[in-house]
Amino acid sequence: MARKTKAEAAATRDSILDAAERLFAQQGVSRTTLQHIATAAGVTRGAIYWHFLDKGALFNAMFDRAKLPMDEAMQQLDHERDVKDPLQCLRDDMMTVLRIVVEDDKARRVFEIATLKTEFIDEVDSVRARRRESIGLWQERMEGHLKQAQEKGMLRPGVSTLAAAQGGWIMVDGLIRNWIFEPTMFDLRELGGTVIDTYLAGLRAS
Amino acid sequence: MARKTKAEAAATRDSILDAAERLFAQQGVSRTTLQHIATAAGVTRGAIYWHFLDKGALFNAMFDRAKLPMDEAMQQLDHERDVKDPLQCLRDDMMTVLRIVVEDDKARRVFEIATLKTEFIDEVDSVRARRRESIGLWQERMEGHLKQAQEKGMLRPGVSTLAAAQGGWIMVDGLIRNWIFEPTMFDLRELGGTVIDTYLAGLRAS
DNA sequence: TTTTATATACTATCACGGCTGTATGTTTAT
DNA sequence: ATAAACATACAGCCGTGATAGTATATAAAA
Repeated sequence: MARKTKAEAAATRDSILDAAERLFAQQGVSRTTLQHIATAAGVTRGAIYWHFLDKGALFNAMFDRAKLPMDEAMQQLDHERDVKDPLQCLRDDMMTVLRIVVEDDKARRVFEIATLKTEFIDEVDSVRARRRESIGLWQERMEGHLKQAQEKGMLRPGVSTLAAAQGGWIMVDGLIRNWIFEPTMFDLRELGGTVIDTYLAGLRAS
Repeated sequence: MARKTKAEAAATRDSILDAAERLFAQQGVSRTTLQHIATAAGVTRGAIYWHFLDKGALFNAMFDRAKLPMDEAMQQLDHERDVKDPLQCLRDDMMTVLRIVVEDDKARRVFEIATLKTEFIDEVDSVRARRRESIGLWQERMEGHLKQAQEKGMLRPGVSTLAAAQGGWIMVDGLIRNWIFEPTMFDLRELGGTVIDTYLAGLRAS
């Protein structure tokens, strides 16, 4: 096994990421060693060190790879958005995330790793920064919809769009995290739908 | 340094737990070694092995010690509960948790360790079991209030008390977790109050 | 009450495996 | 021929657990 074609090399790189994804989800990030990953991927540690600087770089590459489907789904939503009902847009956004987590195995596993199998420590700021950024984008998105709703007088008077957006994010985050922690506890899309609806009902002008 | 009085021994045990708590919160559970804890506590690893079977036992002991204030606050609430307004009871319960997390440093730090600095892996089932149990108790509590409210016709028709209780837990959990992740992002009690209120408003009969 | 014995509360030391990083070898696409 | 894409081999440290050693609080015996 020596030099391979570029496509083959990319394939081993992907298989390394796949193995890491599975093992991280199974036994946590800190307890999975590069040796485990290499064995599971059918290569040696040398291959990993060739493709990635170290374990941290591998970890980040895994997230980069998983970011795409979520971004695509969001762009998709932006195109077909309904100008009539911003609150419906908000609901669609939130439900889309839940749907992706349920349907896309890869996305779910990476989300699981990020929320349950990783220790958020100060020095490894990459995960925190990534999460911070993602939260910020989400809240801006949601607040945009809420502001439109407010302009149309759809919200109860006195509602802060910022607080409402933060609350919305907190619900989505809590839903996903609790469902991933114990998937048998409830159906994510079903409970998510009702919870989100009652929250929106509380925001709506009567 | 040899045999000490019982009080002194208990003091060193506590100092070990204190050091572990700080270090776990700072650098995560898996990255803090028993040597770190021992040094921070001013003892040797032998002392730790004397008081605890291993790192896992130390970890669990830390949670046992932190469980008390939360339990006490809940019993306190049970005594002074208002039979008039079950939804107000529900709100009080939720806000009490938020208050404790904000005010009690120890409780917050342990919560932080449990949500951000620990890898939930299958083999170490103690954390998962603990969390499962706590969630179950909380949801029963909340559903009890909701059922009372439903009997009094305070809820919108068609509301499932189970789903509403699960949603309530998800909000509290999401609030705490997101605030601990970034305490400067929002004021926990303030945002928590408004978010909980809008959720309850969505539940209430109009 | 004093002495003795023993369990307690540790410290000090050692052996061991596992993981990381690096350096070097090897094969083959281009 | 050269460099890509790995495999193999090596050095070194770090963390764990186990053992042995040590001093003293405490209880029992005198």
